[in-house]
Amino acid sequence: MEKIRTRYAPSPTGKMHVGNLRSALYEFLIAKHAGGDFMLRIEDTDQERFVDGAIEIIYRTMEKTGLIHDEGPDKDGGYGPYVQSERMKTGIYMKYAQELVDKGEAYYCFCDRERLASLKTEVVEGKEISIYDKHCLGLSGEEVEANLAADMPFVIRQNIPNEGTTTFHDELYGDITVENSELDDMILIKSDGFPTYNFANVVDDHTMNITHVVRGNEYLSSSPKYVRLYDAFGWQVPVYIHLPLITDENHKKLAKRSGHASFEDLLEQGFVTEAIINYIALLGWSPEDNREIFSLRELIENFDYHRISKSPAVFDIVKLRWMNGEYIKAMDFDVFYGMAQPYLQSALPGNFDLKKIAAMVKTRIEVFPDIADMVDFFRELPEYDAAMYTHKKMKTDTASSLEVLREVLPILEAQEDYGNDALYQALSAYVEQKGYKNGYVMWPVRTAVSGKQMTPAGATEIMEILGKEESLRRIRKGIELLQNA
RNA sequence: GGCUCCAUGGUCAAGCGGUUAAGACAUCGCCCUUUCACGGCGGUAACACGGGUUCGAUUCCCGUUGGAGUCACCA
Repeated sequence: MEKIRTRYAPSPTGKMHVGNLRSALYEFLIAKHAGGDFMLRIEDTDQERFVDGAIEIIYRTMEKTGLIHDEGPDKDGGYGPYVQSERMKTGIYMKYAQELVDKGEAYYCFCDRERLASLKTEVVEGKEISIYDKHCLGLSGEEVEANLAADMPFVIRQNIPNEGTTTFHDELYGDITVENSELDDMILIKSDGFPTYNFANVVDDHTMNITHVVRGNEYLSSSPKYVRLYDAFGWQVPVYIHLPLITDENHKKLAKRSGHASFEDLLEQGFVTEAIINYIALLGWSPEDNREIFSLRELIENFDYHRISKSPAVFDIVKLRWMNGEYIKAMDFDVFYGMAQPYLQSALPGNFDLKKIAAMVKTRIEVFPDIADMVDFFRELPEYDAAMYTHKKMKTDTASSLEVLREVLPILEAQEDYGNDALYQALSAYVEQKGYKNGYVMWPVRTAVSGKQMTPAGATEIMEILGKEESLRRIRKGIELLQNA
C-alpha cells in the first residue's frame, strides 16, 4: 500500500489560529498513525496579506507543539521548493495552466474589474454575488494573441460547463454532488502572475504526491471545482477529509474577537502547550474508550480518522481550563516551579518562600495567571468585611470570632516557633482545652490572617509564611474590625 | 437569497435497529478537611418536529424547522 503523505499548508498571514492548529494536528496524526510523512508547505501566493515574521511563528509553533514535519522549506525531501512563491519562479503554475488552456479546460480572460463589477447580480448580507458569464471564452485564438501581444492584463480561468453535475467523495461526508451551473469559472492565475490558492493547491498537492488532503470544512463547497481540475489534468484525486468547524460560544466560526482564537492568545493566558493540543484533539474527534488525557505520542497511537465527527464543535474555554489544571497537577514540581515563578514573583515581590507557596498553589490553579489572585494576600492584607467571619456550619459569627481571636492572641504572642507544626499544636491545645471544634477557631484565625474567602492553605500554614510579627498584626487588626462590627 | 453541510443534556461527546441513552466539563447536593479551596461520592439535565420503512426506531429514508459554511484576481 502507498505511503500516506499529508501536508499542512498555511498562509503566513499572522498568528496561528486554533482552527489551523487543529488541522495541522490532524494532518500530522493521520500521517503518523499510519507511519506516513507529514510536510509543511508555505502558501504565500497573496503578497498583500503576507505578514513579516508569520513564517517564524509557524515554525516556532510546530516545533513547540511537537508537530514535526518530515519535509518542508527547511527539510528538503525531493519535492521542493516548499514555498509557493519560490515554486512560482520555476514556472510550474503557468506551465500547468497553459496545459489546461490547450486542452480547452481553461481560458484567458481580459475582463477588467469594472466589467466584473457590473456582473454583480445580487447583494446578500453585504456580499455581492456574481458568477462569471464566460465572456472571454468566446475570444478567438487571434484575439487572445493580439491582447497578449498588446500586454493586456489577463487572468486564466477554469472552464466549467454549464450542464451536468460534478460529484466528489469525502471520507467523512461521503459523496457530494452539485450542479455545474452553480460552479463559477474560478481564476487559476491572477493578473499579477501568481496562482490562486485553489490552483496552486491542486498542482502542489499532486506534484508533491499528497495522498490525503485534510482541511477545514469551509472548503467543502468549493471541492467540486478541485475535482474538476484533477479530472481536467487526468490526475488521480486524493483522499479528501474535511474537518468539522470549530466555533465560538455563539456557534459562529471562531474569530479573533473571541479572545482565544489563536495559539498565542492561549499561551498568553497561561495555558500549557500539551493541554492545548490535547484539548483541540478532542474537538471533533473521540477515541474508542472514554479516555481524555492524551500525550501527543498517545494520540498518534490512537488516532483513527474515521472517528472524526461531522458536526461543528464549540471551543469551550472552561473545559480547556479544567484540562490545563489536570496538566499542572501532573507536572513535575521543578518544571511547574519554573513556569510559576514569574507569576509568583510579580505577585509577591520581597522575601517570600516562593517554593513553599508554589507547592500550595499547584493543585489549585487551572491556569498560571490564577496565581496572582490566590496569593496576593500574603503581601498585603486586603480590606474585608466582618461578615466573612460568619460560618453557619461552624456556628461561627462576629461575636464568637472576636472572643476566639482575643483568647488566641496571647498564645500566639507567646509562641516562639512559627513553624506550621508548632503553631498547629499550640492552637490545637487551645481548642482541646476549651472543648471547641477545630473549625470554630481555625476559621476566624484563617480569616483574620488572610482576609480572604478562599485561600490555598490553612491558618497555620499561612502564619508560617507570614511570620510572627505580621501574623500578630493581622490578628489584632481582625480584633479591631470585629469590635467595630 | 442560491448551493452545500450539520442536528443526542448548557458544552465536548459515546451510540452505528431492541440500552435503565455512556463518560467528561459546567451546575447542584452530600462527605472530608486547619470545615474556604483541593479531593471523594451522588443528583438535575438530551435523542428538534412530522411522516414513512420495520415486529421494533436516537439509530435507515423523506419532509419541516433550526444552525453553520460558502458564493473574491483571500486562503
